[in-house]
Amino acid sequence: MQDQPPAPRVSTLEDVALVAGVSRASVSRVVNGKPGVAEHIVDAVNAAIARTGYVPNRAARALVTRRSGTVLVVVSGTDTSRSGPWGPGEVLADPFFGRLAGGLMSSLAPRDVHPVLMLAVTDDDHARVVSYVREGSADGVLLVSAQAGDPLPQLLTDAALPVVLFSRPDHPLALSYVDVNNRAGGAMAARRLVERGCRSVGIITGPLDIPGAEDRLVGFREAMADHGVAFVPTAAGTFSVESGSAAMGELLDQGVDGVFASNDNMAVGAILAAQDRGLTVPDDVAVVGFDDSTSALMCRPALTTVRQPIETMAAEMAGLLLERLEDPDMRPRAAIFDPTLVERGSA
Amino acid sequence: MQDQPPAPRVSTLEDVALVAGVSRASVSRVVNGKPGVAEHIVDAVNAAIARTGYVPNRAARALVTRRSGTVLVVVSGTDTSRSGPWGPGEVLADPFFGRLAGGLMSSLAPRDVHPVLMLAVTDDDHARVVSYVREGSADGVLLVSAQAGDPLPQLLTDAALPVVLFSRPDHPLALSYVDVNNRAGGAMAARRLVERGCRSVGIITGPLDIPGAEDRLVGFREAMADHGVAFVPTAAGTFSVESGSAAMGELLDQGVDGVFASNDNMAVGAILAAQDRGLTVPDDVAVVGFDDSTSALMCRPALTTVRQPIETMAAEMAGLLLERLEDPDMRPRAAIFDPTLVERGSA
DNA sequence: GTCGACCCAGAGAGCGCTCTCTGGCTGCCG
DNA sequence: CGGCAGCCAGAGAGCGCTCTCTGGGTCGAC
Repeated sequence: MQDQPPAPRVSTLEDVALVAGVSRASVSRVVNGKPGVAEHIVDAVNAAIARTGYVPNRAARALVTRRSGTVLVVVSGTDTSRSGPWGPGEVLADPFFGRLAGGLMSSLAPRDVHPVLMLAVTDDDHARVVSYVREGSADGVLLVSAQAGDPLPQLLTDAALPVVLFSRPDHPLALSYVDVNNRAGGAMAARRLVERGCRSVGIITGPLDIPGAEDRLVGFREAMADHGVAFVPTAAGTFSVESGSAAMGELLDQGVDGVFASNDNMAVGAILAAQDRGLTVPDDVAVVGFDDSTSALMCRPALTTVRQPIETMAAEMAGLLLERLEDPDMRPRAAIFDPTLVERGSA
Repeated sequence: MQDQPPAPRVSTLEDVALVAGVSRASVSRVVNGKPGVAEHIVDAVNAAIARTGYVPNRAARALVTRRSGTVLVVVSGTDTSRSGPWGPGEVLADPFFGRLAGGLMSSLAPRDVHPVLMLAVTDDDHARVVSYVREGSADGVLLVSAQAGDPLPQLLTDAALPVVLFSRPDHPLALSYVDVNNRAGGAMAARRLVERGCRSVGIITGPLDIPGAEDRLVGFREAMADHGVAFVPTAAGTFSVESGSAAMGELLDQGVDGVFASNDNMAVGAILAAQDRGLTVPDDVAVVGFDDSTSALMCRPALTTVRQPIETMAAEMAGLLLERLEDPDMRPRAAIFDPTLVERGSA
């Protein structure tokens, strides 16, 4: 019987050390760019690395450094029970999430930190998130929570695990987060609609137990009040396209000629609903969205919308987490970003 | 000066063993559910685990088992240089990717395998992907390549690393992949348009150096030929909404009354372009898409489209990779799925 | 010329786990 | 009642790395 070919064992520090004729420690120093190594040793080691095709083993490194070099990106609170024909991927399919993930990746990648993705819906999932960090598989958590009353932020801070949130938690917690100035955004939408000459404006809100959705409503209302409008017709949505259409129906019945939808998905739904009734956007009814997601360009007229600088916010999220990992005593910090109005055709 | 509080060291196997009054080996056996452990020991260990709040350290386990329990999900060939206002996140924002990621996650999660996400554009990125697996950070690669001539599949097979592709590689390679029967899909679209009574149908293709795009064209053409139509007006797109609009313009100039767009994004673009010209869809011109992504519902009329069972395909991808990890000698396999026609309003 | 200070390479321990191997015990057969 | 097989717990090595600690060598100062 023929022998198995010798296992194609990848080379280790030891191998490199042997080839270079130096000690393991020296190779380690060179690999990690530590100072205080004589030049001829550095050269010898680099040559040996090239010859052996050495790649450091991350598990071994992680074992001793207690750093995995990865972070958990958790999307929490997706109620799969009401997920549509596209299944649990629906959250991920949300253009909003795409921008976020992109921003995260481009600020994580250069620092050689890798994101692992996790969806957290059930209590089991929540436990899994905590375990994953506790077992050292990830150094911290970047959490985007699409749900009110999400227990995860609390769970994570209780376990003293490093975490940064996208958007303000629904009750005060000692953790860092990034958010957009939602009230300012709501006010921008109001101003736009008023300046356009709309006489009767309404708002399609998101789920009001989500702080951001609430803030957009408040900002919008206050700005309308400043313009002398005391009452604003309101219809509640769930941030989905269909809910936007439904809410728009209600508002249209009340005779509005301008609508602020609290996100782009609902704005798209609103436009479709208006057009289904034979109305023209923006002449019969103007629509302003929120987010500036890719869906803003997928409808006619294209959406006028309050843009969140999501990529920048995502980068800041990553930055806050990485900073916290460097300095465990860092005090939690909130980073609030200003929205801008992107003018397209819908209002 | 006051002492630091003792480091809140998480408990290890050793600690559990001490508490349970057994050896490390026994604890390990219990934790991993190995058979042949006396019941009273199992109980003692479980009690000790509960008391100590023990969580196994993954790095240590990975070091000896040479299995990381994670896989790399690589999206390759995103040309960031031509990325739009939404930056590199644009790929991720593609609804198509959302469905894929969702499918992957839901079949990986129950097997306790975690996906880490990576974008690969430059040569550096490609090297990074290979390194990541070679350094043991991931056990294999799930690759979705949005680009023709992507070197990554070749690179990965050359390095004998486990990899599964989404969609057939552009030249034969010894690796497993999943794909949809693109020709059958193209034929479905053709049949639909013909049965609707369209007299002059055209096609908006994707980049033809991508095998799938080519196949959709071929299948479409052949089916049209079967119906006695020898010539099909063609306009090339890039799978983006805008390219769909542009291509639709060309086709409309040639007087088509039915169009097959090779993906949903372009179909949406096509509908918008038609409507911009004052045409009604589907009466003046019918449009069939491909994918059945979430964007199919974001336009009016909603898209009639050739649906890919992406979630199923993603699950199969994961399955093929996991199987390969179990059995290194597994022969590469292709899994081809049948598309279905989803009838909505646009054709 | 001698001693101390300093610098840098190597030796070696140990991170937390798995797994093989050893050895004690039980039980059954002769 | 002795011996052998079988079973199961424990001992211990070792996965590949980092990092402290040691010690040899060099140089400057007295």
